[in-house]
Amino acid sequence: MTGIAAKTGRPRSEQSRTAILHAVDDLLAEVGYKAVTFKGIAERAGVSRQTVYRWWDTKAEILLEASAVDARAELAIIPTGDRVTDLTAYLAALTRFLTDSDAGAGYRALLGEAQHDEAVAALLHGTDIIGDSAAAILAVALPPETIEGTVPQAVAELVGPTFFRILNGHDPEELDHRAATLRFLARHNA
Amino acid sequence: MTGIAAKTGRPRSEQSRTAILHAVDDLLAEVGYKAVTFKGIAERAGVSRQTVYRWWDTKAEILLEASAVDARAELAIIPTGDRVTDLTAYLAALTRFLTDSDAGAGYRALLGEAQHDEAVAALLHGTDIIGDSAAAILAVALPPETIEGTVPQAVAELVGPTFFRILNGHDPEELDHRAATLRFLARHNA
Amino acid sequence: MTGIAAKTGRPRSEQSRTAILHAVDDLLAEVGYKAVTFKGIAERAGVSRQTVYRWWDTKAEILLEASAVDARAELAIIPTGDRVTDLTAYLAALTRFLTDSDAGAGYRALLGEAQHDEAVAALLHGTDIIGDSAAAILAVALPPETIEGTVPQAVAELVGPTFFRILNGHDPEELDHRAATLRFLARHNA
Amino acid sequence: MTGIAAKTGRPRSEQSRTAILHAVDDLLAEVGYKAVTFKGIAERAGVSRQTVYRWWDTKAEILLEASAVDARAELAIIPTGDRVTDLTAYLAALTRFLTDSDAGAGYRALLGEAQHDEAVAALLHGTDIIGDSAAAILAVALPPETIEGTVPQAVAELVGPTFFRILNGHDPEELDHRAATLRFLARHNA
DNA sequence: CAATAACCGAGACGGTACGTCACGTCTTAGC
DNA sequence: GCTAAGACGTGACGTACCGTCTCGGTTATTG
Repeated sequence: MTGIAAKTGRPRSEQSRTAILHAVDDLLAEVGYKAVTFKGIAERAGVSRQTVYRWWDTKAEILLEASAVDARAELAIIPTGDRVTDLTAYLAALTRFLTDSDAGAGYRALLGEAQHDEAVAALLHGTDIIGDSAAAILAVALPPETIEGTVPQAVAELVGPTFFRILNGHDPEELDHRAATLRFLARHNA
Repeated sequence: MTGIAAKTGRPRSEQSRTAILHAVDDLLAEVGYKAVTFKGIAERAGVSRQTVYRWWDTKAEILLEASAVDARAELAIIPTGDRVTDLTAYLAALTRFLTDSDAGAGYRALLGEAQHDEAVAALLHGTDIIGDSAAAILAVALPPETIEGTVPQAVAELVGPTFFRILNGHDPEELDHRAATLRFLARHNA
Repeated sequence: MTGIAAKTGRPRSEQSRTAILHAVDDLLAEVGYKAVTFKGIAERAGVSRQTVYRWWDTKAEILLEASAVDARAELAIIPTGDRVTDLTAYLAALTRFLTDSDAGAGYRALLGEAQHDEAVAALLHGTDIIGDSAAAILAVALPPETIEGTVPQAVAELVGPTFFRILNGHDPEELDHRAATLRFLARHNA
Repeated sequence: MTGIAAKTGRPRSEQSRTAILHAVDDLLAEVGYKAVTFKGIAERAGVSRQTVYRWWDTKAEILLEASAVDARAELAIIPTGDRVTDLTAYLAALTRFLTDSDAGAGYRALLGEAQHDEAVAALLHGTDIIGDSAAAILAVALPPETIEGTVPQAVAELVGPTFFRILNGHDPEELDHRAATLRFLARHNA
């Protein structure tokens, strides 16, 4: 768990904090998740290793803090009022997020770690970035009664196919987001 | 890449090979993927470290070799001829595989690594255990013309929702495989 | 070359340093030079391997640091004023040093390595333990003008015969240090 | 100890034997004693490692066999009848042997190993290349009665100073073999 | 306005796994 | 029965990062 600021004494250096978060972002993009180490982060940020350890327990926590804001922004769609357009745009945004974005790379790394690291899984629990964003777009795109009581299910059916194909290494170019949207709506509309 | 047996000299020890694969299986279940090391595998298998390095370059390769056979077996459904029954059984098997099975834990660990390790991603490319098993059950459950030309898509729509929910840590108890099957068929049947 | 203490950060542990030097001494006497390894030194000293590597590059450097002080002490003769007595005592001390002493075993091992290891030769260059001690005793035993300008030569003629016989495995019991001293003086006296 | 040829079966390959000895010579000159390994010798000689192990127990034995003949040749002086000339020539040959010659490098490496390896010391015992050659030249250069009963001593006084200086890394250019010869003779002549 | 308390950098510490190398032994097939 | 080939167990190599610790030095708040 992240360290807690004391009430007295020298205050935490905001400069060090942001330097560390930026260093993690940079390192993730440059050398990949596996090569992101506490040692490397500290050196890149121009900060002592102890300072990193003082405020974060795992590199997953740093990575989450470093990429969560960007991730939410990239998955937020401005609704147009047309459900086909909105859902199609969302699936396109999701695909870009998972394949091209730095924040998405962080998310995939964390999700990957969570598959075999209970601590990371616990950290991610209640931080369902994709699920939250999908629920948000569904709430404006569909009439409330349509998915009442089955939001997790509807979310899974919306994003699941895309999610599965990308995580299994399929070519994202092959995805037809509009067709997927229409098939999704075919079930929940009429 | 895995070493290649020479035509001359002392032949490879089959005993060592199976001891290593079993050791990986055991260690994965006992200490988790992160704590599986070449050193640990060798000691557990009663084999020299060099012998492990000689035949495999990464622990991902060993794990894949150790769990692929079991994985395929666990995802193979004996068709009854009733498509609802068969697809429902498949989704149940997939859920068990991903949540309870040792082979499934290996698969999830590999898939997780693949998200941030290009080498593992390459290794898994063309080894789509879930996709292959889903395609197989679809081939016997649906009339060929129904999914002609859209097999990857149909596969993704069948397994994607379940896959997404489990990998994101949702409770597998909440999944209703029969309902999911009916919704899937609703699109491809009539 | 030996590491250099930094001006900042945690200071070097003197306890570790002396533990390492003693461990080398002990190991050299117990298992011999060839079996002295960084790993063994670290374990014997109760120190991490990295700590040994941090401060020394080769085991020759550790050995030199561990035995140089003892070596000088064992080869230092307190002059009596009688040149025959002093030089005879020196040759006896040299013989004991080369055959019985732990420090002498270290010296012989280093000299041996220097014959086929350029790095060790360079390390020993300017650390002529025998030559220095011989020059010191000659300086007090002979009138300065006698060996003026030919010190290295005189040193070599004093210690060379003994040195040659011992390094070639001859029995040190056969050596007559008094007779050797008299023959040496016969040339430089009258 | 070297292996012993059997009376029956396939005879030992002379081709392999000489290939190994030449490989040792070459490797010693190219990469130095420390880097001479059984593995390296076998690969260089185009021979299996087992073949090397079958016939020699240690690399010291191979090296000795490979360089002893050359060593003796390089230290053999053709006497002219003039003792000053002969002994001076011998000391010059000894210096060249110890500093420039391949065989001499082998000798120095073996002598070095013998200082901290009992097995090598035992191997060299009774193979006193320098001592034998020095005794030979003394036998023809001095009247027999001069050194009667004190050959080892005379040998040590002849070669010891030169031996000491070279093994301790002194510059061989500084040696004046003629002057050393004259000082040596001054004691044993008149 | 000092004392205190927590921060910060630097870097050494004991660990542990890494991937490589050479060791000496063994087990094949071929000559 | 020698030979080439090469796998085997063993163990040291030198490196990297782990998480902890001990320094000297730097800010803020508090008495």
